[in-house]
Amino acid sequence: MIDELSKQYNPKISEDKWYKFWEENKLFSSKPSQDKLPYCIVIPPPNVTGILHMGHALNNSIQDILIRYKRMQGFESLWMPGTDHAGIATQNVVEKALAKEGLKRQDLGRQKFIQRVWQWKEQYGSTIIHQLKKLGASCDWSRERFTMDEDYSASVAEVFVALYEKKLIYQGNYIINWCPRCQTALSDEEAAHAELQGSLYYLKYPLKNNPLEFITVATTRPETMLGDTAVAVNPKDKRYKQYIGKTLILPLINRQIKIIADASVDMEFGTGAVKVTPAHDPNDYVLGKKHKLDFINVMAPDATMNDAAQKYSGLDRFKAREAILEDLGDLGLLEKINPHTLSAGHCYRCHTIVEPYLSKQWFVKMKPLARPAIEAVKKGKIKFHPQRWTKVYLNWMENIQDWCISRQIWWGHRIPVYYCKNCRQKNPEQGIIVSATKPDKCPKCKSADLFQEEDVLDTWFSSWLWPFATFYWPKESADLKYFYPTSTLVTAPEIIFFWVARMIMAGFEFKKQAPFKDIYIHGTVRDVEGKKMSKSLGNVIDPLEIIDEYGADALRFSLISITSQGQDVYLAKERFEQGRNFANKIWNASRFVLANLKPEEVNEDLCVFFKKEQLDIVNRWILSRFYSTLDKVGKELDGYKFNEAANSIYAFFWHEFCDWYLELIKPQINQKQTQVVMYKVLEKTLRMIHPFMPFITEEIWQRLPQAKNSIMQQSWPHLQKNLINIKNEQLMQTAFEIINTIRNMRAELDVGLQNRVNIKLAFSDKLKQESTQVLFNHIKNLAKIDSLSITEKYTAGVNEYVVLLKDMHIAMPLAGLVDAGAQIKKNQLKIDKLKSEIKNKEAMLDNKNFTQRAPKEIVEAERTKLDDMAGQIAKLEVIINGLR
RNA sequence: GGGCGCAUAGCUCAGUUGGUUAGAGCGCUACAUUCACAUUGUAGAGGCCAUAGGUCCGAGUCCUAUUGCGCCCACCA
Repeated sequence: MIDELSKQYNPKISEDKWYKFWEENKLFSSKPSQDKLPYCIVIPPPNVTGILHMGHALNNSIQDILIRYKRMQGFESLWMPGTDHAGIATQNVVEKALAKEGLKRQDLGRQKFIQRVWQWKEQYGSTIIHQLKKLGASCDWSRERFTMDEDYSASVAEVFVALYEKKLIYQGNYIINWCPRCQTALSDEEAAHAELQGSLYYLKYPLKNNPLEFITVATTRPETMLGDTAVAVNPKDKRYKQYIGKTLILPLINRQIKIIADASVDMEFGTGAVKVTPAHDPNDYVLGKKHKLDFINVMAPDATMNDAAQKYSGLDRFKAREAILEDLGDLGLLEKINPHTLSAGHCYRCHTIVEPYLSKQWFVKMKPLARPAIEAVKKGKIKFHPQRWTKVYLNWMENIQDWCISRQIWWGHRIPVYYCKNCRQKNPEQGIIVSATKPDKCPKCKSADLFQEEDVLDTWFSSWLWPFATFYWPKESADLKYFYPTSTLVTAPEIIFFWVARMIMAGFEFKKQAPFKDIYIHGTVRDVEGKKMSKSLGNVIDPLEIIDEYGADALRFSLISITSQGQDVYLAKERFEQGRNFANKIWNASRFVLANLKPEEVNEDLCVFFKKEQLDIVNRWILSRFYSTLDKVGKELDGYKFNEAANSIYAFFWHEFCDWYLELIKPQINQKQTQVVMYKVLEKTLRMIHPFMPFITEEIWQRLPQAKNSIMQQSWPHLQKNLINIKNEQLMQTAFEIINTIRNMRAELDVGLQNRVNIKLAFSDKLKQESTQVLFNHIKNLAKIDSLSITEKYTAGVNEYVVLLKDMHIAMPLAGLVDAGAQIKKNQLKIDKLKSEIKNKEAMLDNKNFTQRAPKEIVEAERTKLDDMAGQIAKLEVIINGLR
């Protein structure tokens, strides 16, 4: 069977097969268990519109590693999957599809449009789920949730009502970020600021009393001047003191506006006089409230000018800007235009420049919610990994602003607010009924003429409940009790504010407990030049293509091995070759072991076997190295150092198990002890690799003679510290150096294999004590030498070579085979270097500060190092003499 | 304007609380090749650890300043 295995690992044959096998055997499912501890991760729900990109691939690989690791460790391990309805994003996608039919959402009407979105969701919404499966994600798919599921929506409504009743939700007229294209309000986080090249326009406003005298104001958005209701100056500003309280004539509109004084005006900027447009600028809004100015809205929701803009009515905001500038120019009221870089908010979905816009919206009061969430992080109940994100989080939380949660779109959770027509006719501020379900009649006037709020909730208003709403909160289910609070959240830095912070707040508000204990923030995946990967830049590396070309295991392993501690990942496609090559190495090493395995020989428990059998040095060594690696990998995984864990595994498997161990045992492969150790180490290593590379490890696992079930059901290898032997490891390390030195020497001297070579080893005491005939044989074998002898002196006879330990790079061939002069010079340099180092070390060892403060092992190490160096000098001197 | 991060081999990056001779992958050079694997093996070259000070017996690692990048937040109209 083994012989049939191809020389190369073929992920295409394995991946879908084993994924199906796992799913069919329900190996991902998890439920409350009495004798196991829970370990739970909730997935950051990808948008239903999403397609898998490298960010997802990284994010979900990490989660899968954690989940599989914990599962093998014996935790009841649950990875809760699902998708997010992604209000604006999804609505945009469906609107685009409609546009192709020449339709707008208004043509369908609200109900039909929402039906269309659901249809779309049925058809395409699980794309990303299928892609996650390709990646190997071991989510419990039977629990898959969607933020618009019926009971999930019920949770959302519940939360709205609860917060409203606590007076933490209010409605009000404020300047919000308005996307004219999506025609909805956006939260501050959704309006990402970006620099753009604009101009600063200097406009002259004439005084009413003296039309020949002007106050010049500077603005970046001249079209808003139509809504100006004042000009403000700093009261300390001598230039304008005399004008305070006087009246200006607003050009084009001929409105009379006052000059007011306010300390918030920066005298340095522009002219020191600022036009005040309370309905179109957040600062001006504050000024307007403070000075009781009029609020004049000059724009329609689509950012065309409205009737208040008089002759400019109907023009788009930027067209209006041009027209106004032209008209002002004609009137001689445009003083100058200076280039000016400014930062403006852009809609995070369609990148349209957002307009600060006065409108009535719903808000959540955040300060009271933030308090326990700040506390929990400060007290370490919730930990960020890496730690530095703690500061970022706290900084935002301590300056938190109220959250605008209403959106003027159709796709989403409709706000559970009902209005009584009757009551509102009497008083527009009255007749508000907040209720999770539609009330029959107005509790006040008993009228049945009710209508629901048109707006829907911000997408994140449902996502922030994810850690418990997925368990059907507010029902107190057994699942919720068992799995909440969850264990770890794995996510990207850009959604700390959007999502992570708000989940923590919701957790404390509604569950009185933090939603998770650890937060692992990984880096952003960028291209080689450090740019964010995006479709428009065309620098995207598609994970599915990588899976197709290199395999999912290769993708996972490569991604993980370059993700250090939340640093951003600069990714080049070649990076995946490393993962593919590693998979292939695992494949071939396993193929070798299996081909040489006598299944009846390996039916032994390693511990029992180890006791009755005296293992030789090589077998002892690989066991020691395996357990050292296992220990290290475990610690690294527990500390969220995924790249280090991956690299530890890689180094062990490739450079120790394959490069040395499998080579060393070839002559003794039929030996009983070698059979047992070779098999056991491979088998345990596969288990250790499984969380990282699930498919290939399963494929090989299934071919092991003792294989039972799935590798997923195996336990994480038990750490046997008694088998770790550092001295043995060091000894072997020395042996490897000897072998390499000899090999190197042979190559340098161009000694053919048939030529007789005798090697004398000049040993340090340590090696002599521990050396065994077995080790000698290994050295002879691998270095292909005929005889090996020990000498105390550093001399060699004819046709013999001396290898000096602890100074491996000097091999001294006799009979003038190398340039003696160069060798002498080289060695003399080394002696000089060593001498100066010895001087330093001696000074150090004389210093009481060092000998008292430094750990004993280190002092000891320094001492032996000093001795070694002295010994080396002696050897080098002998060599130099020999060469002369 | 505030905050955070980064600067180590040609390239991309590791380097745990300061402590043996600063590492890996890729790339490069030479050699090897029926013996698990060319998606391979062995060896080699290549580092004033950004700069300048400081603390310490000892600094890539800690402190201060400087320079150059990157990111996040913020209402300079």
